[in-house]
Amino acid sequence: MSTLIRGNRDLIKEMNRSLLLNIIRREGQLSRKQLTEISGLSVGAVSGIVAELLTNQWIVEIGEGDFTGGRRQTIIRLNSRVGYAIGLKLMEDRAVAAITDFESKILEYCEKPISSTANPQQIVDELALIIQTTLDDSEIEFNKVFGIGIGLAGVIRSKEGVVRYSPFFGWRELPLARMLEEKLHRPVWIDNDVNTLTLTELLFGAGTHHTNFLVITIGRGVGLGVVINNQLYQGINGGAGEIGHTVLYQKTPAPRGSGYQTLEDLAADPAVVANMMAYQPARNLGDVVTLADARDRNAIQVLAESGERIGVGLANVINILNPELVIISGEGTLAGDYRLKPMIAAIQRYVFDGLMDDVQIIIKPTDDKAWARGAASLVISKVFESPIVAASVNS
Amino acid sequence: MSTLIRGNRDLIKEMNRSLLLNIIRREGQLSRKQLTEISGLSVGAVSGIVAELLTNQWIVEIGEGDFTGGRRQTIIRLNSRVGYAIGLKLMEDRAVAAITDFESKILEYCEKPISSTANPQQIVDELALIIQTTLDDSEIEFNKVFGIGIGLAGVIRSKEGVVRYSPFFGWRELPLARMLEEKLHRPVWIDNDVNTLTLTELLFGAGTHHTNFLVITIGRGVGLGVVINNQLYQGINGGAGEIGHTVLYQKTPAPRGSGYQTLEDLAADPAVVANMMAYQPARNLGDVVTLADARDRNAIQVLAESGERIGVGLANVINILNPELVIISGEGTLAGDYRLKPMIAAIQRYVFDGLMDDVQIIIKPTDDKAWARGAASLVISKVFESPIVAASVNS
DNA sequence: GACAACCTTTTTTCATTCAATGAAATATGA
DNA sequence: TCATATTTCATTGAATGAAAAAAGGTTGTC
Repeated sequence: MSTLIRGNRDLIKEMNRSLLLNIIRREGQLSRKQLTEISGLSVGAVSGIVAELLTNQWIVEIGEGDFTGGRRQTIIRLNSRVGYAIGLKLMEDRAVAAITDFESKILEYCEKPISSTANPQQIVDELALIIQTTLDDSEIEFNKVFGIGIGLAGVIRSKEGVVRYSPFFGWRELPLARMLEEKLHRPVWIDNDVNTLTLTELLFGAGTHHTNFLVITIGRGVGLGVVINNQLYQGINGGAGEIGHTVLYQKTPAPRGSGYQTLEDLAADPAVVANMMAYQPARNLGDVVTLADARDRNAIQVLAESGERIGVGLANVINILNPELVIISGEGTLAGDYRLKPMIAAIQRYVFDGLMDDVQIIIKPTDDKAWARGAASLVISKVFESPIVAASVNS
Repeated sequence: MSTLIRGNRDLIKEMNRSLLLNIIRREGQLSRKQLTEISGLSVGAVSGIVAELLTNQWIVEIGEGDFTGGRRQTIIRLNSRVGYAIGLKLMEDRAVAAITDFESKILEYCEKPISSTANPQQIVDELALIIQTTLDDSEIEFNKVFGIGIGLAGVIRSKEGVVRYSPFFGWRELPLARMLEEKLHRPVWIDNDVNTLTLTELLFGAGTHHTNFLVITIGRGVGLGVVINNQLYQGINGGAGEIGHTVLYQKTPAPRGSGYQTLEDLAADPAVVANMMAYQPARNLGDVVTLADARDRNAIQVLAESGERIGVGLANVINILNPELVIISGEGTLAGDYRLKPMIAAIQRYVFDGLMDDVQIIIKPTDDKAWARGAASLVISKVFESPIVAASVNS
């Protein structure tokens, strides 16, 4: 059971260590005094734990605070170079890798084509190669790398490190994490790509000070990351957040003759391009946006329709989860207000009554680097994970 | 932060006390030996805590286990009469009240009409009266009642005890819990009625051994209760689970000229009756079911359509939350397979790929007593609440 | 059949450990 | 000297785990 955990002295120790470490991470820099106030721990406990964190180089003293009438506060902050994380985003045709420090700052970045027809072991080999290349370029010692995080589209059983289903590669039940671990002899975690992006927001982004929020990504598909009680929600088998496969809309003809289509079929970038093609040629979303910029009414209409539909899908999720923040993200945001304005209008129209007052909406464009950084956050999230969460995951 | 909590000795004590109490509740009856094994605590710790629970009469020894070669195990179980809970379900035209023991067994039940046009204070007075009547009938001392739980439709900020919005009574931001507390001088908790039903399932029903599940109620409206990580999820402001207000379907004419309608408008019991009326008179869902029983094709069609639409709405939620169990409940289940079969078919059709393998579906009819019992569970849930949850709620 | 010695298992007891606590001492800088 | 921040340290108390005690059946003896 999640919140029914055996307590003992060791757990307390870990809880408080994790508590202080996370407060320091969230606040950026502060003094022992402030830590005492924020954490609620006694001055003695804070003093002891901080001393230990200093010894282990998790944190560093960076100077003194302002004079307030007595002894100055010693300011401490995270030692962002206590370790490093490697993040890998695996896409249909390429993989991108980033090495970040523990504050999610990208120190090295690398991109490489991947053949989606290769077999899993070949791809694992290629991933190992990319990691090696990136490491060599960075001159960071591999043993200071805490672990490797991989983000990819699909249904991922993160806890077990298994790709339950990957649409691009056609994988089912592939133990990707273990395969790469065996090659690299270092911990590997995998998760759905949208979830990794969500973790970045939770740890370092707009979600830092929110307990319940959503990240929706618009691009080739439509994805959703769900944070509940300060934790990424994965679902019972890694399948949470399949907003792209929600069905929405009556339209004929529809697949399977049902009168319904999925949000992804209706409103993701490929749908926008396909709808545009009914009027004139367009290769990708950029083309449609260019046309819209040139005041092409059809392009504007097509983008607005996509936005409106995603807005309806998102409004439904907001009605179910009543979050306090929604972060709109993904490559599809480059369509800008053509798509976002109708989307937000639809959200406002269809969210039930007062629930709209609760929710703040933020737009956050995403590129390959952001995805790689997200994958690295997966590693960092393990470092900062609360022992209570760790305990309940293993129960 | 939910899972970052200050730890100290007191918390350990409470955690382990709560852990044992909840194991005993879940398992029904067991020995200290088994408690040691299940909890992972040391024999000494279990012995001490059990002794304390016995002293405080939370548990009782009920006999000895089978002979297994040595000293027999002493079997203990919850003392269901250590205290009582009063549950109240408030409806448009009436209120029902139940007194239950701590195992959710109804000991006394009472029903009374309510005037929805009365002002809030009058209704609070009436509620107090119902509680008093029920208590008098039961001969249970009021000071052995741990608290009062109220379930009602609408958006409820449970933590603050405030009715954010009640459609039936037109209340907004009404501090209902405080009002009744002032009259009764005993703790009052309130929550959305579907949430109270969900708590019953979590504590005593099909959800006892599940960590992530949904309860959908079909009736005058369509409601949803969400359990995540063994905890009822309320949303940031009590607004979670508004599945009835998700929009789904293109149909003309629709309100606000949008081409969309809410699930509730389309598929709840009143919609079924309204749709039936297009063919012939029907006063309520029962009439429609009677017609269906008489092989009226229109009635069958109307019920199937409702089921299918709810199924689509539910499939969408399953795609988002990937639960392991869905409990279908509410008065609307009395329409039986006419509605449920198309509903389940729709769920199976629209849930994304393998996610359907994870989810078990249970039908659970509901009557007034079940609602009252649910409201009482709200009280019991507070009794058994993990101190970690309690700590994070207050942070 | 009565009774003691023995065996197995469960439960309690108790010395030990160690993290938080909070008061007192110390450090720091104006 | 003063105000504030930080460290030190005796105290507390919950879990731990080993040892003791309890409980109840079995076996052996007379």
